[in-house]
Amino acid sequence: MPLKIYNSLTRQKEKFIPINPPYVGMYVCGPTVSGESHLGHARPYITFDVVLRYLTYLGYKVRYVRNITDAGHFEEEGREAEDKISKKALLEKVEPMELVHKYTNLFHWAMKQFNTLDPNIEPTATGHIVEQINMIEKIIEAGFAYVVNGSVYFDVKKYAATHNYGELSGRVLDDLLETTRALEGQDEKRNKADFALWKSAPQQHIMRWKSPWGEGFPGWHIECSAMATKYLGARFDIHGGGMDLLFPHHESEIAQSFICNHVQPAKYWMHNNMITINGKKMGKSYNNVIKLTEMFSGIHPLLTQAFSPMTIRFFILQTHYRSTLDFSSEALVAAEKGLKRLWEGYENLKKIKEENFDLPDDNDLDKKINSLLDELDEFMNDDFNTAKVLANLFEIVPVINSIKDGIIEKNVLSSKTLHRMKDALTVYLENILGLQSLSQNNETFDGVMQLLVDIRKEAKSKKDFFTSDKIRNQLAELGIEMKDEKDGNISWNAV
RNA sequence: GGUCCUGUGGCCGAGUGGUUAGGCAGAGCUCUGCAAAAGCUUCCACAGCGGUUCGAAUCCGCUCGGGACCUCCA
Repeated sequence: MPLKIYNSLTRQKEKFIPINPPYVGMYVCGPTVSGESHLGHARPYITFDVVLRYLTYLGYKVRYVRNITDAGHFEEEGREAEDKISKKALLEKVEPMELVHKYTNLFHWAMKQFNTLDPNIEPTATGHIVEQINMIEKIIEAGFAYVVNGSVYFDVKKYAATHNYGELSGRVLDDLLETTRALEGQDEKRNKADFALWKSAPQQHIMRWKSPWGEGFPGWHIECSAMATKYLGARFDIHGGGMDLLFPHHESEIAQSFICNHVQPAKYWMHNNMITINGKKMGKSYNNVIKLTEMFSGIHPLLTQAFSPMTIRFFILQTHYRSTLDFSSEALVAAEKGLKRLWEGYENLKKIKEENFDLPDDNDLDKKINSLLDELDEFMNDDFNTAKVLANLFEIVPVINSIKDGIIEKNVLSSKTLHRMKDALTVYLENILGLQSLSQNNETFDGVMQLLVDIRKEAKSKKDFFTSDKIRNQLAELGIEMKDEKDGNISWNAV
């Protein structure tokens, strides 16, 4: 079964056929670095990280572009036009660019914690003002934008007369003309549904650039169109982002690009669903965000403990990316325990020696494992169903543990299958799902622990349980778990 | 108000019309110096009502509930 991707544009799963195989261009809307990233932001970047990893696994050469929005947007309707970033900067008494730099670094740090791969290109909005202006000029020339008082607006009604405005989001223009609420500058627009391509900057506005229409700053949606076109071409393979960007952001991107490049910019539009908290979308406007730094530290009223980045990554991958995912501390605890179990199984598997080279791989156990492994690609090919992949991996864990503990005889499983199992788990857990061990150790620490293991072994062999228990109990207080294995060895892990 | 999505066991969640999803939690057993872990077994389910069908969590209708977007938003 070939890879199928749910395309938001056609509202169905479609076979993935790149425009220029083996090359794949993927654009994902990146963060606005006017504040700290929260749990909800983690989802698209982890989701599309897995998309990137899987496409790479399939042999595609992916150019992954993810922007940094460092030029402001409007903050709230009804207020004076304010650049989000310069506004916050005033409050914090720093330069806008200082703020941008700070939150960009913080974002990069968080992405590193999540073990996401870097985009090939990470363009900034402020670094592409020229491209955005050029694009706006093209739209004006084509007659689909008009200038009013130094601002430029896209003429949605005119566009809709000859193009399908709303094809992505399912909006109907007539409805939009009625329901769009009053934004600043509304009286400048010909129609309510029109959106700004360029905004004239009020005097107090710090972030401003010269343009043919006077000093100002780029509008809501033009940056993504300009940068995607520059680095991926007029038409590229995948455009991703959160579902909340579907309208008006992505719909408007399509309109802009259509006028400039005369094609639908992306072949496949992918949208991840939201993370909810008590059933409500996590977002600034709901005042219910948990920042990533708070997740990692556990310092937040809704958190019972700290959660590692890998726990969060695993938590997100346990759900299909198009479903909402409901956050709770309890669910995170469950995810943490699950990941620990899965990873220990994986570590145990690596230690099992391949011995039965002559054994055929057609007994029941071999068949069961091979079929579980066969399904992994099928699940991923079915619109990246990581939840099912994880379920299968969990089904393999008891088999691994049983072999390790001698419950399943070692001479039952063929070397061929065992080898395949090791390869597949490494590829899937590490390369595709991008998971890592919860515990991070170093050589010195490992050496010290080995010493304690040796001392405890000696004590046990002398039936000096006082000493052996002391070692185990005191380590437990430090968060290190020591376990006696069935084969007489002692294992440990630090959480 | 408009458009769309959704309702699965104590919790999180996957589900292509007929088979145990999976994880966490609970119960029992085995193993064990003790413990933990592990293994085995097990309890708990498809919002409600009706329809289609030999058969529905899965399709259709209605009712009730939840959510997203329509405004910057992952």
